[in-house]
Amino acid sequence: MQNQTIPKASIERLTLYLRRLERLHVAGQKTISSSALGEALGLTDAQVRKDLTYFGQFGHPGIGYNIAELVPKLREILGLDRLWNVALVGVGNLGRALLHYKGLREQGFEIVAIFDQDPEKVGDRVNGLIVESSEELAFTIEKLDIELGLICVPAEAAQDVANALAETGIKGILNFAPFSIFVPERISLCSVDLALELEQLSFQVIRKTPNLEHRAS
Amino acid sequence: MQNQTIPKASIERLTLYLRRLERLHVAGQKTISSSALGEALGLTDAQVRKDLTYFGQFGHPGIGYNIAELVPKLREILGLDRLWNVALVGVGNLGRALLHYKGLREQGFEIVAIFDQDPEKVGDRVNGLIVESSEELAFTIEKLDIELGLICVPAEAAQDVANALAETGIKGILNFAPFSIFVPERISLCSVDLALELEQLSFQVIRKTPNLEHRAS
DNA sequence: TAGATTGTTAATCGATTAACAATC
DNA sequence: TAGATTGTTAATCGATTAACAATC
Repeated sequence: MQNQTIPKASIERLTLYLRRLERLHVAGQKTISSSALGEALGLTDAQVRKDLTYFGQFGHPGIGYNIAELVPKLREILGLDRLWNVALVGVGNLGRALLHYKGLREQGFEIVAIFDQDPEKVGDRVNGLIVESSEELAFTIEKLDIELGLICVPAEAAQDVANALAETGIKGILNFAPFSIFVPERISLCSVDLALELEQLSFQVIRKTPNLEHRAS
Repeated sequence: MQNQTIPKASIERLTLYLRRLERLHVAGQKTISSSALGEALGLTDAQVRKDLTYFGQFGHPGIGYNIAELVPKLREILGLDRLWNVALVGVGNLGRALLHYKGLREQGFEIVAIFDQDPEKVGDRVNGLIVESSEELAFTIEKLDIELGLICVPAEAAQDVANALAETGIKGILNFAPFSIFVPERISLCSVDLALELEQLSFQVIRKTPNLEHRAS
């Protein structure tokens, strides 16, 4: 299709649109206007239409968007019309939580192999999977056709794990470690940073209530 | 100070600067230039300087930034020079993982009360805390001087929990539920959305390798 | 038809980058 | 002094919003 640059923020909103539309679909609603969809998400109608037109013309003037029609289109655009095999590296608290988190599988992301550097953990069974040594990374990733990797190790180890993953055929990495890692151009990278978000929140709270007394460290 | 609007992205980078500087500080480094700091994080020198000058003049021309001097300034700006009492609502897998995650307390965020709607869970002890009924929210939040709340319930319940929190004196909410919630103006809101990030990643992977065969849903 | 709503262009707004005088 | 590096202005780039003809 066209080769405009699509704002990263538009893709994020695509996910929000899809979720909302899926709920409405289940609830039996047939169509929705850009303004109604935007309102549910705190966005403007123009924003919704603009985001969607990066990927095609899905709407019907005078009517709105056909929900049953749009849902599969968005799923396809986002790559959710397929199953992704995922590797998880770092079986600590966060790693375990992700292993138990059902939301991932529901969206088509299945953790099929787990790794840890700690010899104490290797061989343990967690949620039906056996913890493998990090040395097995390349072998298992190829064997199980794994395309995505989750980095759930401490900050100090994150870049090393990224490097190890980069030597395999992995295509995308989601980094949960509070550390800015670098990966080769060909690998996609996203990150989730819990502490960062809490810090954004504390900043916002302070700024909103500047009369809050707080002591110097 | 000045009343320019500070880009949200700048605040996020402030957190990254702080982390990096704290490591360098521990490692004994005394000063750093904007270009060196930027390089470590994949940013330009101009960006680093611009971000910092929203909050003051911290650098020394010809020398760079004094790390020991800048770290406490950033901690103060971000509100990390104090302790925050935090409530966690929803003691599922994700909630439990956050309870065990040491990174939060290290940054000054302490979970001091946990709530769940499920009568089966109320009274359970998790990581030293007793699960309280959601009805206790307002009472406990006031009693323990809690300012921040973490929403770790399923999407369906997220807005209800947000509403309940909004009736207490809570100042900020970090929402982990995959649902766009609304809160009153006076409450700050951030969110962490695991599934959304994975979906961004799958989108990116697909776009980078457009020859990837994938079947329709 | 009248009313609703799209897709798209142009206008606005905001964020990043380049450049450089001032400073150590 | 010469070299390094800041803070800041102006230029560029990118994203959002407003407006409206086209369409159902």
